[in-house]
Amino acid sequence: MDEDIEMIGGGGNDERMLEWENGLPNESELTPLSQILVPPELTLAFSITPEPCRSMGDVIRASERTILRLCGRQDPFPCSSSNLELFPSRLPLVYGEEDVQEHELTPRTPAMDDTESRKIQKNDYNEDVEVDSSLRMLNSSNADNQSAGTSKRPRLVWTPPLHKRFVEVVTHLGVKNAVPKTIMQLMNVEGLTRENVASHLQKYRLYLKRNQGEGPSTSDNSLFSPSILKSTGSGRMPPSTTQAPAPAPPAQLEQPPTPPLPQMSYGGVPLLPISALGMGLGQNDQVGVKAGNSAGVGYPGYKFHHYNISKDQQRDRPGITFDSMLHPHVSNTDR
DNA sequence: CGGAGAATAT
DNA sequence: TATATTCTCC
Repeated sequence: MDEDIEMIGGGGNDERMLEWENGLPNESELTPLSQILVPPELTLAFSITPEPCRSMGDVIRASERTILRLCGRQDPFPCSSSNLELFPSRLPLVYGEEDVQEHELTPRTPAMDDTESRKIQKNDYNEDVEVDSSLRMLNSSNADNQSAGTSKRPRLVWTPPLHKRFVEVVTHLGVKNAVPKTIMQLMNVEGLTRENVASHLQKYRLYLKRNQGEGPSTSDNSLFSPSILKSTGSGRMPPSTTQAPAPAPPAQLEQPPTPPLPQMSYGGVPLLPISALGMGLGQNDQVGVKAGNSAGVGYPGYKFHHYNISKDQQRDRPGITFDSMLHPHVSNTDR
């Protein structure tokens, strides 16, 4: 969005601004910032941190901040100054059992670069802050082990947002053409390695195989459940490569006594399909975590945000392409 | 020789 | 179980 703003107001000055302001919804047409987006019942039911109550003062400060930013000046009201965190940047991350709960606010991860850089992937903007930051954490945190190049990156946790991205990419590529390297590249997630993807892909395929033919099982709340792909704040899935995970190649002969559907646990916490929040998700993998903007769903050390994999690609684009993902802002020469 | 995918390890 | 690592084969 910043981009949009800059594009519009960028080359302009005050006059221009007045100009483009014409046509914009007026006050009465806009949803008041003070309006609660997530009903109390839901925040309670899903342990969501309720949105802070915004006062008029908050709104005004936010406006001023925005204006000043557009004018290229300093932000007189650092976000933290008020409870108005429009863009909570980072959130706690949790790695497997150790729950490293750090609030990384710095964009970069200076720490391990050298030794780990090999695997560092592209980074760049991406409002996919969540996915991004969580992985970034994977690289940085553990200040202890990166000392002598013997660092081991913490095991990756496939959080729903991350998995979602994964599935979107796989889906777009077509399950048959989706291979680790390509997936990794298209996902464009910093720190994600081919190995990470390969491993997950193996599991994903297993999942698809097991569910061949069968429609979404109502009891399938696993991370792999299609429900997790449904409406997620950021947008909908392009109809393109279809969202149905498996075109199911040759119907496997085997389909014995219907083995139990693969269920994944999520830190032992049976996550509910938070469809109401546009977060289909069930129990699933372990925690990992991430944080992003907007309301976060609270799971054990877990936060969700808007996951705009592609505000450009996804959205009403027929043949969605992952162009932008293919052109990471950061050179993608690594690996 | 890199990489995909399966097998195995943790 | 979920993810990582190793092993095979292409």
